[in-house]
Amino acid sequence: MEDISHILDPLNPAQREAVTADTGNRLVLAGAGSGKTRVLVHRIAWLLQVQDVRPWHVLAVTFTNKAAREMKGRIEEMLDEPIGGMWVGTFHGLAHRFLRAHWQDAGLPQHFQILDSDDQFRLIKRILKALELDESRWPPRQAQGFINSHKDEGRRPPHIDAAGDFFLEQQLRIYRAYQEACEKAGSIDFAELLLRAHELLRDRPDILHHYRERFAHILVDEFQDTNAIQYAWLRLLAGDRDNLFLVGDDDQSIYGWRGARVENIQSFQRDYPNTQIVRLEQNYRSTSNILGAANALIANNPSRLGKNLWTEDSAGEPIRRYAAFNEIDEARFVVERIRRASQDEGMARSDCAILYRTTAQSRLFEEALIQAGLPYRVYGGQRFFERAEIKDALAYLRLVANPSDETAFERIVNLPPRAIGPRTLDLLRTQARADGSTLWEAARVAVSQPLLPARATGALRGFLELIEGLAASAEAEQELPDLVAEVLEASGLPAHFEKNKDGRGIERLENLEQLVEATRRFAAEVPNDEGDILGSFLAHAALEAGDAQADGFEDSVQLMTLHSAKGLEFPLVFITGVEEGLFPHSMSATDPNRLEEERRLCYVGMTRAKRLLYLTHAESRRLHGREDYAMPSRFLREVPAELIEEVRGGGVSRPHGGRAASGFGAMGFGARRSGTGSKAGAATVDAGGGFQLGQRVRHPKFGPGVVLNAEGHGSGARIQINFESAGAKWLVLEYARLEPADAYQGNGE
DNA sequence: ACCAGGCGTCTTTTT
DNA sequence: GACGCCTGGT
Repeated sequence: MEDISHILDPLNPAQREAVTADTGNRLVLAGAGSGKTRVLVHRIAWLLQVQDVRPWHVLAVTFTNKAAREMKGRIEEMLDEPIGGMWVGTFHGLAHRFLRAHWQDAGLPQHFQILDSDDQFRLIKRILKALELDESRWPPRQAQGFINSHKDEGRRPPHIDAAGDFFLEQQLRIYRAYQEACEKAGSIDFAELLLRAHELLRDRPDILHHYRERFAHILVDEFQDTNAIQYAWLRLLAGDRDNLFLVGDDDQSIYGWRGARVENIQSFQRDYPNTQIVRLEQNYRSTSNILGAANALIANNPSRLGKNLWTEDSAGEPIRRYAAFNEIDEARFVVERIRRASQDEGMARSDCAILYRTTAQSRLFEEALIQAGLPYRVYGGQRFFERAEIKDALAYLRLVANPSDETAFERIVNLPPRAIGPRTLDLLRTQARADGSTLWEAARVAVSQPLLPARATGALRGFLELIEGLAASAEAEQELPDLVAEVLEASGLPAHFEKNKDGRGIERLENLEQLVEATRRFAAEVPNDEGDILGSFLAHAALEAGDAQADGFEDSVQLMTLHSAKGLEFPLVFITGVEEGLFPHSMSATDPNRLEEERRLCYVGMTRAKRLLYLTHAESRRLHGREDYAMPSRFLREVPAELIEEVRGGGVSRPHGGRAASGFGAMGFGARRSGTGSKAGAATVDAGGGFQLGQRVRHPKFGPGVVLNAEGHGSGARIQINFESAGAKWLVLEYARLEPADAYQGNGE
């Protein structure tokens, strides 16, 4: 045995226990900042270097490609050698690999394509049209959600019992038609990757046996984010080998809305009673004030496994709270604090993070940062392979690779416009449906018969020949970047974008050039083993949508949603828009489970902070074009008052009047601010009719509530009340028999 | 093919 | 308020 001090020395006792555990299932409950990734990386190093496990016997599953890359990098760094043969990747990536290897056994065409969410959405829209369902009654989003959530739970149409329910019957009909269309086109959506791979393993003992032998050690990161089918997969793959090493934190489960099941943690303990649990509760990231605040907040969630994070760190600074006048004031305040930290206190700009609940909030911060001359980087947003022009170009490549790809066909058959209009397409679709053939085949038939006007026939023939010519080029074994350049040029897309005059033309051309660049990088990195490099590249584009924005050289302030902040840490963190309706978001406020998830999201946000945490909220905010008065979030109340210090202006001159005061003037809705002092949040603004915004009232039918908003005047005056039982309602002031209830108590501090 | 204007929507995001 | 999408007109 070689020297193992580099594996064990950096670990605390709990971490060491997890890393050196012998065989048997392990569940590592790893609190925020407790060294979760370190444990995984060191565990793998332990297996390889101490237990003499061969790399190809290890399977490490992560939530994102980025996490996989980082983990791989850290393992290699630690071992000081490449980890050939080890699988480190996502569930989807692994499923994809299974299906490529066993396409025949899985009943797939060899060159099946992956549909991303956007492709899927478009396909569903076409299905709805074909089924003659009205989109306003049957929203494609809803159908997409229906299909995906059932697939995530492992359910195919026969497993779903509509039981005479008209709505379910229709959704099921859409699901079936969609599935049929996918089969015909040889397309697979993300959920289908997992489902197919699961069925393959389930139904083919020989294949399952092979992978069980191969993956003698299975490690899973972010286990709380796995969905039902992924968990089923793990059980199948592990069998009774007791070789699962799962790491997760129920308090950081924030993806329930897309099928993740925190309950998998409990299920795991039930399904594998011999599981040993290791808790990592020492936090190495935050001050004890920050940690205490986060602990107190999350303690409000009734359904949690329970865990108490602690730190040896000092109390540190109190948590700062700022009640902004409005969203503009909030942005100005945050940016001013960052300016001070970076310019006066020598902090790196990249040490400062602005977090928000919704992407729409980023704009004001960006404007304020530009004004202050501070460079910044926004995470998230549209990603490279999701851009429309990139997807257009990829559609050409997809059609070249597989002419049955209906999604690709529909997308580009008339892009750039080549006189193949809706009439022609309708005919092709009808024809294809009647013959059970693909659009491509229908088009071939159509050009050989006098079905269409000569003009349309000619245009269609031109398109078919274009794609066939390119397919021939693709066959002729040329370098991928050259092929892509050729396809692009022949497609006419660059010329089409160039003459587009909405100012985005140049940007699109640049993106197309970057696509060629991306294929060059891809070709250089991927050894052209299988030969089908085009297919590999297309799969890569679908599975890994790429970064939205390249890492700049410049030291910049970090802007992102709370969701994308998971896994990161910053010395200085601002959580903004901490208001009822925004955070927790109004769409999650009614369902207790979703509310708990919002709280976990807040917990995730707070635990990102190492030294200093600001919580800001605005007393008035412009949202969806309306000016709304917002109450401070309940989350603020859930943080012990003694850990919070109220901040005022902070050198920022406060606006006078401002927009909040306007608009209501005619009704006497002038804003009389109470200041940000002791009663922050109790915006005492006359809402007319003798009621004030934020005031508690009682309605004979709806019971108690709080005045949220008011508008209009005279007999048209309406008032919005957030009722405890009935939720937010607009009432006509004249008829609403409202009476004042006990006075609003601010936020309880 | 292209444009104007109406309409509905507006949480989070990876794969 | 902004954006995308659809529709109906030219």
